[in-house]
Amino acid sequence: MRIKEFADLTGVSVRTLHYYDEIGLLKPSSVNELTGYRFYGEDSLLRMQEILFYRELDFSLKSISEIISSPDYDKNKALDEQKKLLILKKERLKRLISAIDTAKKGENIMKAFNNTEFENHKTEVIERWGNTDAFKEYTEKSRTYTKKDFDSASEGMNAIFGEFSLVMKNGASPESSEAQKLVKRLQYFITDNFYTCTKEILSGLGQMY
Amino acid sequence: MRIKEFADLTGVSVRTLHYYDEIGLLKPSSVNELTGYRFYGEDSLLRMQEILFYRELDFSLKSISEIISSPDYDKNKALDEQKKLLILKKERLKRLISAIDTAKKGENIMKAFNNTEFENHKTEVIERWGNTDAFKEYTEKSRTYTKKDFDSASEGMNAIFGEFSLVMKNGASPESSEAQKLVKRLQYFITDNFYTCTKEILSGLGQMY
DNA sequence: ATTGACTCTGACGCAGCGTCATAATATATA
DNA sequence: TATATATTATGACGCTGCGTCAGAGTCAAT
Repeated sequence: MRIKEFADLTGVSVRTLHYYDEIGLLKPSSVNELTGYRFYGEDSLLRMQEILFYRELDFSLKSISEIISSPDYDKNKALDEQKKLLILKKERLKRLISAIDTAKKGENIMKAFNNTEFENHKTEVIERWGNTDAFKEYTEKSRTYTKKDFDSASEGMNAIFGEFSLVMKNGASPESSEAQKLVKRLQYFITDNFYTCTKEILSGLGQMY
Repeated sequence: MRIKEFADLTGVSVRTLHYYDEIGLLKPSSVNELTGYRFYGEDSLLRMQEILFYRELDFSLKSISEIISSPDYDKNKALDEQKKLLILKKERLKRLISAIDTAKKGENIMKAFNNTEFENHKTEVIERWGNTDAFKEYTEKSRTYTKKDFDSASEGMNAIFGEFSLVMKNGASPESSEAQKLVKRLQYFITDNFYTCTKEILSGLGQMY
């Protein structure tokens, strides 16, 4: 199909497709030698779907290019990073919204502005935002560590779950000290490997067993 | 005061002040005729505070200019408008964040299911998971976890582990379909709630059970 | 008089296209 | 078949809010 049909189909502008071709993000399936007309096919459509998906998630076109071009790119980690960024943005917006309320209440502008919490958060956000390079560096580094983490983490999980099932099979109750020990070890393990696991969850587990 | 002192005081760059002068947003109190040096005074400071306030709220510099330049501009209305915008942005971010969760869940599940290699590892207990420092660090990081997440997450963990222990107590083997189901649910749960859980760990779990 | 810290005015660069401008090409109609 | 209309191409400037040079002048201290 020609460019306009493809543009209408995918919901982007012709200019956008020109641009994506220009930066090498999405090249047409073929180009007419004489006229220079671009033709897009099924493959273009699939690639475009992926591009649009990541674009919706506010990935930069450069990042999208990296993600869908290189097969060994860790998409999950990229998504994690992006999610963190989005959460920070969302938190910031929350702050700003309440700041507006504060301002409208007729309070002193300076008061809202000097709010230490607000300031702290701002610097925090700035730190996280100004890190496009840091982000790249991190993803680079994390890629090399992935294998190592994988080995130790899966080994650890295997170990704990294996013991757990052995203990249970031998007739121990969940309240037994054996089971409790294992749950604690699982807590530590989760803490170590899934650090977003909250202390509340852990205490909930502790109460349970 | 001269430009650098003013810049340091207000926390913006010299370039920014040049730019604000250029677009007429914030002109210096006076300019040395001979040298062209800009001088900023108290009035500049006040105006700058207001500028920074609205800038924090994501107003465009053009809007800020209109707001603080024209006295009959309805500031309250502008704030309301901006608040609506920010809320929309926030809602959008929320949707994107959950979209990431969905996407990641899909990928993880696929990864886990696609891993047909069944490898029974000899389980060995590694004591170093019980690292106390890591635990402390983690509790620091997890402070921002919301109450709601806490409730649902700990509840879910409790439910799954409770079922797990019940099944085991009734003499089921770890290879039984009962246990396998639970492990799968745990995978979903972890994927859902501990988003840093890596796909490698999940596939490790999948291998185990 | 020299040094070093500031300051000035351009001017280019960034992302992700929108928006002309100009020219060629494809398709439908009179 | 001539013509009108729709679509295509390339190229270039514009937009936001500055960052980041470059080249040159200024100020205060040694």
